Amino acid sequence: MRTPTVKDVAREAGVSTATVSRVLSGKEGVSEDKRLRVLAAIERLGYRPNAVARSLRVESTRTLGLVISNVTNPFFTEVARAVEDEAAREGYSLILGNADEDPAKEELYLNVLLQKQVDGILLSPARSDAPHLLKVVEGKVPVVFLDRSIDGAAGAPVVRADGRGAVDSLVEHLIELGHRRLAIISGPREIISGRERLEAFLNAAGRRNIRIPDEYIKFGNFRRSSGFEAMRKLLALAEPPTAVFAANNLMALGALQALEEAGVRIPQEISFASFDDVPWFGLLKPPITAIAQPTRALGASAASLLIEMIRECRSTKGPEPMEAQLVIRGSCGPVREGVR
Amino acid sequence: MRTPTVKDVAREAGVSTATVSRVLSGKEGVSEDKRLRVLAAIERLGYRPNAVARSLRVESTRTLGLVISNVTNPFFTEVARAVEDEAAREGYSLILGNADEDPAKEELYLNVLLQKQVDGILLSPARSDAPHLLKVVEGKVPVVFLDRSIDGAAGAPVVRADGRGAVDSLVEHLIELGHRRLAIISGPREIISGRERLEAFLNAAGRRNIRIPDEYIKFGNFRRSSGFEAMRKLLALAEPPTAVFAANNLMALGALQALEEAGVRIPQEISFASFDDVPWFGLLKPPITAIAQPTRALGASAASLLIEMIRECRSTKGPEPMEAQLVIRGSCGPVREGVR
DNA sequence: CTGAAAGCGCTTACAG
DNA sequence: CTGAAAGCGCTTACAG
Repeated sequence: MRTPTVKDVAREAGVSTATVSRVLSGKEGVSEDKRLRVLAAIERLGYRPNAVARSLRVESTRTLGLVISNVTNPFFTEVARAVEDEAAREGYSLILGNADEDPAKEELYLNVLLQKQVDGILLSPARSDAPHLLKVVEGKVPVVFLDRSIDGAAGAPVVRADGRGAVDSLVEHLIELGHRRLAIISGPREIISGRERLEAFLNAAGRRNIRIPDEYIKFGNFRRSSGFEAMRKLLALAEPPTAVFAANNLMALGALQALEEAGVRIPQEISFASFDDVPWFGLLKPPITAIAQPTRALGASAASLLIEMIRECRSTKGPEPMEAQLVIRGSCGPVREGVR
Repeated sequence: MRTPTVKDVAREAGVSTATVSRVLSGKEGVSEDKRLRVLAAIERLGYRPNAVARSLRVESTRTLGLVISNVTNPFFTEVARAVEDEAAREGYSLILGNADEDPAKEELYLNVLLQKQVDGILLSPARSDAPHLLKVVEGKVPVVFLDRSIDGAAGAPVVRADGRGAVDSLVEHLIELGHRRLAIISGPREIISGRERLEAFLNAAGRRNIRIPDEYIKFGNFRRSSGFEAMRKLLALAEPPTAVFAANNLMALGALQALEEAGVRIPQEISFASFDDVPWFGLLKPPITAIAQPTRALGASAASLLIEMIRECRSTKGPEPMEAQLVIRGSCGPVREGVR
């Protein structure tokens, strides 16, 4: 038995397909009599509209694309959840793409999304130097950048948190505790969030006349293992830092594992803080001082902005960036005696 | 400027749309001369095929639906990641639905997916008693259950881990350590994984002549806050348990927070273990003993099974369930003196 | 090897 | 209020 179509419903109800379509979309101007007959026919046949056919006709798929670089990162997971909630509330479905920090995979996904005629795209690009992405941004499907943006994309709004103030507060906190040997496990310079956190860290230190030597700046790739390696290298230094800042939660996890493995005590022997806050930071001994992003708000705001752009058919400026917040817990303590 | 279509390409290349279509799908039997002209025209026009139109025609969207109950749960996140990887490798996109443990939302999602003509559905249902889902399972789009299944769904395969052996090992471990007052923070009985873990726990205890009183069985909903509440109630008992098992990672997080707040030391004052393993369990003091599921394997296997069903156009039996594994760390210790 | 034509399942001016 | 007809952008027998 073939899946029933409007035609079948029309025949069953004794009306035209136009009338069926009208009652389906709740349009005014169908006699009560016919409306009821159509509804009954739909019921009898178990008719379910074909959204693909509808999309082809109305040129809208009610589908959004979300391409992020790492679904396993709790930050993105939270964001994705908020995006999905907001999208669902507005009647949009979400196609998810995991670019895995790989520009080539990212481009592939974008292409598929475009072919599938998504109404809009939420994108957290793998790197900010991405000339090949400029084309899609300047295309006719609305794009909003999430957490990260690309160079020269004047057209598309970006929704992200501003972490600079919080990083500054963190550095101040560390300096007040007596630390002078500050190190950072940074994200890649090629990603705006990586760059911003590094620069904020260096600026905050510089403003307070603290120079951070190159060997105290380790670059990771925002993934766990790179945080692990970076911390190991820092610990192996002739003169290791007394305080370390990891630029995202995954690298913090790796760094903490390295600390654990090396048997280095926090905060007695080393102070530690992380960008991104996760629920389990509060359970560690000591609990980890961290910079919390307004994750859910970012996702919700990005999604509703995109949907607005789709509706209004024009680009809007992104909202003012929300501020990340420093949450002081116990993982940063006074520098140990005789170290400064 | 209108988005170019096959028609435009055909005109530009001086061939028919049929020929354009043939070179697009890489079909044999197009003269080299025309093939080159078509390719050049595509390039010049910046033509991008419309997948919606194609889908309508070929009756396949190369899209899978994944509806899970909680994207914020690291277990599902890992699974989703593996699903997405596998789907992408096979050229399928993934529409994500977060049912939020709500059967109504779940049904809504399923309906949307069906309307959008997905080629197959991966489903982790909110509850196993779900007669309304039987219709979709028996419909013509292939469904595979992931981690959870529903009652009476003989048709669709289910891919999940079998946790019974590992739960048994855990109970044995606890009893060897001298524990007799064992408690469980269980998931809902309405969900197969919740029921299975509870039954395995009770059976394992019963087989060793340990009775678990009702007050040692607290039901949560697999979310953080329910684990928190459950643990508080257990601690408030006149005679609290000496060992507690949380039936998933989110409830374990909540339970650990309650323990932390109450200042109860693990394992000196209470032993603790969790179903599901997460990376940060290893960082806690003491590290948490847990039951690890083959998460990535579950996702990959479910996705490839579904794709196989789509291709072969028939239902297969699910694979033998994979075994979950007990990972003993430091959070279960000898029962304290004078307690048995 | 190639093209004209039909058709996938909808929606929407248009005419009445 | 209603229906006949065109058309969204593809693909695929069919005939040559």
